[in-house]
Amino acid sequence: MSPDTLATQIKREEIVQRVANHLVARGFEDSGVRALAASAGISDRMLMYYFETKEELIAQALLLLAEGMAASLDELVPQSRASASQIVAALTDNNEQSDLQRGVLMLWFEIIGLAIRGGDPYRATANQILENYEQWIAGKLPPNQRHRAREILAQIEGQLLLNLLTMGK
Amino acid sequence: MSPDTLATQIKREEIVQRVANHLVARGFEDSGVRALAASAGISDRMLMYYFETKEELIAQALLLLAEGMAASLDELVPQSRASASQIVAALTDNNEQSDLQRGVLMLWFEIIGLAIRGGDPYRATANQILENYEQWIAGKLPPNQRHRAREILAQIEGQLLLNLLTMGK
DNA sequence: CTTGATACGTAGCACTTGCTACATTGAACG
DNA sequence: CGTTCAATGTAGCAAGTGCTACGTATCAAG
Repeated sequence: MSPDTLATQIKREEIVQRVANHLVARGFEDSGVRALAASAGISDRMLMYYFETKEELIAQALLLLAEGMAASLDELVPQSRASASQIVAALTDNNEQSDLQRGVLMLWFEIIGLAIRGGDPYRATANQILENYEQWIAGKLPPNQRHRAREILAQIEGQLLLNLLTMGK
Repeated sequence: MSPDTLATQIKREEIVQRVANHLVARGFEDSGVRALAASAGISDRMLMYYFETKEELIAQALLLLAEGMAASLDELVPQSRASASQIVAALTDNNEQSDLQRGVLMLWFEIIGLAIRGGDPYRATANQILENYEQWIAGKLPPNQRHRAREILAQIEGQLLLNLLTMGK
């Protein structure tokens, strides 16, 4: 088990970042401890030195990605008041999507698949992300429309899902 | 490799049915060949006797479920003309959902998670189901509303997703 | 200079995965 | 009666899983 010095904490953060990148790029398939360790530039032995379990590592990587997603939302819809259809359009228009965004979205739906039967840490992460998302939408809407946040969120999720699945013919 | 007699074909169908039940009840986790064989009431050796690969077996089970789902749609919305919101409400109202329906839905979102990176046979199955679904919705709508089928489908998928994830607190 | 903690490598364990080689049974058919 | 072939059991393989035991190099503190 690794100690809790500043040095190891920094190392841990770096590993988490690289593992998050790996997950975005490759998803959960081919993400055994050995593959993750390779992407992090260390041996699998060291991976288990810095993290108690694979699950803990994954949980931290997902958390990091969730924060990143939340931050990027404000870039896509900078105005503080927007109509429902503006929000939906801004988040589902896939012409301008970067590889990174697509990767994160694909990972997102993989997480949902893993979360749906209750599997931790996926379920907790998924619910947290959804909650943040709904809050953010509610904040963008004019006050008398706030109750529609969940419905709009559903529309967005469904649209993204269809976009991703239908892509590549 | 198994022969193609009537007897073995019947046996195969029975196995596929039982495997489909297993998938609905337990999802893709804990669905290795040994677990599937146990649910089918035979040895894993026999599973591979009747089916060339696990993938082929899964593909057939998913196909069976897709047919079942398509059939049950007409039960939920029997009228041939319906408004968009009627359709959405009929398919997302979860107060009346049976365990079977919930199981199938959970499996559906698991399939999506597996399909999203292109994995066969999940991707093909997912797209086929979505296409049928969209057609079915278009058929229910009044002619001047048909172009909205995809949008409505997105709304339904998103709503179901949120329902399932938010359930159980 | 010793001690003790940190940091890291090598090797491997126990288990699960999809799949297979081989042997045997049983029934149908000439 | 003997041959053939479908049907099924026993045993196991090669690869991959998460994880660990054990040894060692490094380096700062006393």
